[in-house]
Amino acid sequence: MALKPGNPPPDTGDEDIIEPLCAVFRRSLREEGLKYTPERAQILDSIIELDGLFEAEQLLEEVKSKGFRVSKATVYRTLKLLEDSGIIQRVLFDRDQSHYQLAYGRRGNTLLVRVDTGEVEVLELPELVALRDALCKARGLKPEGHRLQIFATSTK
Amino acid sequence: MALKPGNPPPDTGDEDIIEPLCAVFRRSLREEGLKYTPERAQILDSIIELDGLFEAEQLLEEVKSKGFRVSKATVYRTLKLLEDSGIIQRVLFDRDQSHYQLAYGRRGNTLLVRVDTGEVEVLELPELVALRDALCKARGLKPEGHRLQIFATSTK
DNA sequence: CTTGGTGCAAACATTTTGCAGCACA
DNA sequence: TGTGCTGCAAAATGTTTGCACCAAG
Repeated sequence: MALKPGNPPPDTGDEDIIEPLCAVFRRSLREEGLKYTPERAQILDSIIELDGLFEAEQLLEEVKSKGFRVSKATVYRTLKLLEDSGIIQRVLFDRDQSHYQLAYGRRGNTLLVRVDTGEVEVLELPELVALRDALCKARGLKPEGHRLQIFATSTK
Repeated sequence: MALKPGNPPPDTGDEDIIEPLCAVFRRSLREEGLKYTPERAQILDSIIELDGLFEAEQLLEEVKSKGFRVSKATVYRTLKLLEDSGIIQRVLFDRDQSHYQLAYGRRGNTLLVRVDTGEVEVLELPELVALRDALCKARGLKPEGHRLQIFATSTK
């Protein structure tokens, strides 16, 4: 079975990140012999602007609304690069399309999804990480990351 | 935002289920004024045969290999019905297509995915359920289900 | 020049849908 | 005779790719 789960959410530490994302991206690109182009910068800027969960189409809108002319192809290509850099991650909780979110320097693998309103909250659950690590250890496995989505509605 | 996360994994209890799945399916269909047709029976049988994670195409193969002639459209339509009945659930951990698994009478929402071999183990984590419930309660929310995927590799 | 980047449109893969015919109450 | 079910093929969706042209070292 050939699984392509997207990059499993990177297990970055808890350290605060102060380096601007564009620098991270640029460095990551350079390491691959790739270029930090205006389009790529604009896309990253727009992602930061969106500040939360977003989908490709939405990102394209955002980029265009800022007066930049970037094609859909470039958006998708850049998303892949950003994922490779660990700056964003795919979320995969919607059956219809991929969602993404900023991931660099975070553990944004745990989401609380309010199914009635559509709100999504990013959680931090050290207990879950502990649970996961113990569980892997018991099986002789090395944890590479995880994804949790909790679905809930208002009790009212 | 209109989220369609697929049915959140149903929060069935821990009771052992003895009623055959076909009976569950038939009842569920009848409740909707729908029919338990040979095609639907064959598809459910094949799912039981597959016994684990599967994707639509794979299921279609299985059905055909048993000598039944069922169209792709019917497979997809039946998958949706089975999901509505709570008999199967979408898994959503692969970026390319939906995976499904039997869900009835289980809490199969927690998967341990071995990214190197592609093996997938279904886990039962009462601690996670407790954690989730506490967390929702603290926010005045009613938990409707969850999905967890843990990614790991062999420590070798 | 050579390498990589872009936009466009076409290609893709999975899933959904419109429609004509069929089956059974 | 009506309601639902099926297969087929066409459509729809999100994503990827081929290609011609552009830009920078």
